[in-house]
Amino acid sequence: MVSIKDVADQAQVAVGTVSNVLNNPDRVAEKTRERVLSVISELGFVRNDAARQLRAGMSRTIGLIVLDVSNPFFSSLARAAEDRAAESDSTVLLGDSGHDGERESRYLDVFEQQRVKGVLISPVGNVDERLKQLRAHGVPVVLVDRVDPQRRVSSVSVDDVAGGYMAVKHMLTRGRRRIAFVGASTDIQQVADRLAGAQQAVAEYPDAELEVVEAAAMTVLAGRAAGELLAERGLEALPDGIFCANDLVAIGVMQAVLLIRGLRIPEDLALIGYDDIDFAQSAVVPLSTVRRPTELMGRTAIELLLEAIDRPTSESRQVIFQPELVSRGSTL
Amino acid sequence: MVSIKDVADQAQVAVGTVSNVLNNPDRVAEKTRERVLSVISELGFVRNDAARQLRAGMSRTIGLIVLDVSNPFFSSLARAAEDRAAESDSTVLLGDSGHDGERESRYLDVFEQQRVKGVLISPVGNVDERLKQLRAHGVPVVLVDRVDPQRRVSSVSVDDVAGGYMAVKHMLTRGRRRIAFVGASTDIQQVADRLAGAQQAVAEYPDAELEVVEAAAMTVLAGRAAGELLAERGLEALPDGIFCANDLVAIGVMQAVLLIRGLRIPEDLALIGYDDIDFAQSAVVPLSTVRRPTELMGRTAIELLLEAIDRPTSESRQVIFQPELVSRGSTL
DNA sequence: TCGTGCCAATGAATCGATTCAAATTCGATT
DNA sequence: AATCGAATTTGAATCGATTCATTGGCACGA
Repeated sequence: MVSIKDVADQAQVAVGTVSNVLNNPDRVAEKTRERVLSVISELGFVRNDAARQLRAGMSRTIGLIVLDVSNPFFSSLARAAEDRAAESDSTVLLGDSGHDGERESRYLDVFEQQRVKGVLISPVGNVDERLKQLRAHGVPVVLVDRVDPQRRVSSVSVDDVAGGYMAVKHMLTRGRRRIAFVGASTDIQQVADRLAGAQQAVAEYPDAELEVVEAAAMTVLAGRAAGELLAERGLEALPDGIFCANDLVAIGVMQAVLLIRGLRIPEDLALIGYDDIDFAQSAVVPLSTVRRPTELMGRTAIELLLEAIDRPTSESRQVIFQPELVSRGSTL
Repeated sequence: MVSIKDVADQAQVAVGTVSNVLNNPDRVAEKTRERVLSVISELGFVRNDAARQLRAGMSRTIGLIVLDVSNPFFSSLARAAEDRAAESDSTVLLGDSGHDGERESRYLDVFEQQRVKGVLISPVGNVDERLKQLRAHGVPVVLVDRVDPQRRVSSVSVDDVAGGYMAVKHMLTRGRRRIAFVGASTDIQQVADRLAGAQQAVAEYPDAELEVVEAAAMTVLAGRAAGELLAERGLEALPDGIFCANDLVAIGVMQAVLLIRGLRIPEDLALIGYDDIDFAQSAVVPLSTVRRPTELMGRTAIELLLEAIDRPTSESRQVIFQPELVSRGSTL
C-alpha cells in the first residue's frame, strides 16, 4: 500500500511537503506541487483516513440513524443530509435501526468507536440513557422528527398540529362539514397532534362536526377495514370529508369506498392523507395530502449539528417546520 | 478523551495488558482482567477505531452502495447484509447513489480513504473503470443485482428469465392462453430477461399466444396508460392473463382494468407482477407476484466478499438465485 | 560584503491501539 | 531450597498523516 512516505521519496521531497500539497497547496512552490501531484497519481496514492483522524483527534464523519430507510421520508431526508454534509467536507454514515433498539445501540457503539463528529438520530424509544452517555463522551447530538422534552439537545421536527389543521381546513373551505378522522391510537404522538389540529380547524366552523374512527394500525389494510365500516352506513350518515393520519390509511379507505360501495371521490366524499408518499399521486384518484419538507429538514439537521460541534457551549435549538398542503383530485 | 494509557495507569498495568483484556481475554489472569474492565467502565473508555485500524492496516468496515435505499428490494438487502456482517464482526457503511454516478463516485472515494475491507455495489452505469481502479488498489468487490461480463469479480443476482417463466407458467396452468406482457423497453436487461422467460413458457403450450405491450416507464402511471389501451378493446380481443414487468406497472394496469372498464380480476383477467413490494398484498385485489430472495442475497453478497477478502486469489463466483412465485387473489 | 526578511522545505514528534520478544512471577517438583 | 516450565505481564516499536519549530536559499537594500 502506497503511503505518503513513498510519495515523498519518489518526488524527492520531505513528507511534510507532500502533506502540505494535500492540505495547504498555496504554501508549496508551484513546481514542487506539480511534481508531487504527478507522483501521487502515478503511484495511485490514496490518503489513509485512519492515520489522518488519529492525528486530528476527530473524524470527518457524521452518524445518522433513521427508523426505516425504506420510508421515503427518511431516505429523502438522509440524501439531503448527505449532500449538505458533503458541502462541509463531511461524510454521513447511514444506519438503519428498523425500529429495533438493539440495532440502534449497535450503531451508536460503532459511531463512538469511529469518533464521529456528531450524531443525528431519529430514536427508537426512550433515548435519555443513550443521550446522556453520548453527551458524557462529548458527542454532539441532534434529534430528528422528535424533540427533547428537556431541551438539552437541538432538534428538527414538524408541526403536525398545523398539518392536521391545514388538511381539515382545506376540506372545510370546500364546503365539507361532516368530517371524519381515521388514524391509529392517539398514543402515537404524531397521530395525536394531527387529530388536535383537525379539532382546531373544525372548532372554527360552528356547523361542522368531527368524528374519530380508530384504525388498527397505520396500514393500507387497516385503512380499508375502517373504510368498509364507514361505507356500510347509508349515504346520509356518511361523512363528506375524511382526513387520514397517513397516506397508507387513506389509500385503504379509498379502496373500500370506491370499490366496495361504489361511491365517488371527491363528489360523494373528499379524502386527504398525510406524508405524500409516491403512491399518493398515482392512486386511482390522485390523493391530496400533507407534505413535510424533508430536504430542508435534512439540511437543517446537519447545520444544527455543525453548529453544536463548532460551539459546544451554544444553546440548543428546536427547529419546527411547517408542513405543506398538496391538493390533488381527491379533494377537488 | 480517555485512552488505553489512562486505563493502564489507573489499573496499574501496562498498556499491552489492557489491549489483551480487549483482544485476548484468556491470556490475562482473571483478577487483572476484572480490575481492568472495571476501570474501563469507570472511566468510560471507548476504543479508538482509527488507531486500531491504522495499526491493523485494514478497517473492519464494508462499503455498500445501492441505487436507491427507498426501494424495498435494496433496503431489505442492505439490512440482511448488515446483520450478516455484524456476525463476522464487521460494519457496513451504507451509501445511496440514487442512480447518480457522481454520488457513487464520491462514496467510492470515501470508502477507499477509509480503507474498507471490501465493497458491495449495485452500480449505476458502466463501472469497468472504477472496478479496475478498486482492483488495482486491492479492494475486493462484489456486484449486487448485476453480473460482470468478464467474470473478474463475484456477483449475486437473480434469474429473471426463470422469474418470467414461472409467472407466465403459473397463469398457463390455470387455463389462461391469451397472455400479454406489459413492460418498459427491453433495453433494460431485467425487462428483457423477464420477457424471455415469458416466451419460453408460452412456447410450451401450442394453443397459447403472447402479446407484448410496451409501457412508457416502470411506474403506476405508465401501467395505467397501458392498461387503458388494453381495456378499450372488446372482451373477445382482450388477453385473459397479463404479466407485468414489475408490481408498480401491474397496479397501474389493475386500476385501469377494474375502474375504467369495470372488468373483474381474476374472473375476466388474471394479473401478475414482479418484486412483491408492500403494496402488492394490499392492492384492491391482492396481487400475485414474483419475489426475489433479498435477505439471502444480502447475506450471500457479504459471504462472497468475505471469501474474496480471505482468499484474494480465489476464483470469482457468480451466484444466481431463483425467484419465488407468490400466488394471491389476482390469479386465483 | 553583510544583514534582513521572506518563502520553501525539512523532519522529528505526535496521535492511540496492537504486537511480540523479553522479563517476571508463580507453582510444582525434585 | 533450588530448578524448570508455564503463565502473566511488560514496554518499546509500529502503522501513516499532520504539525511546527527549524533550516536553507534567495533577493534586496544598506
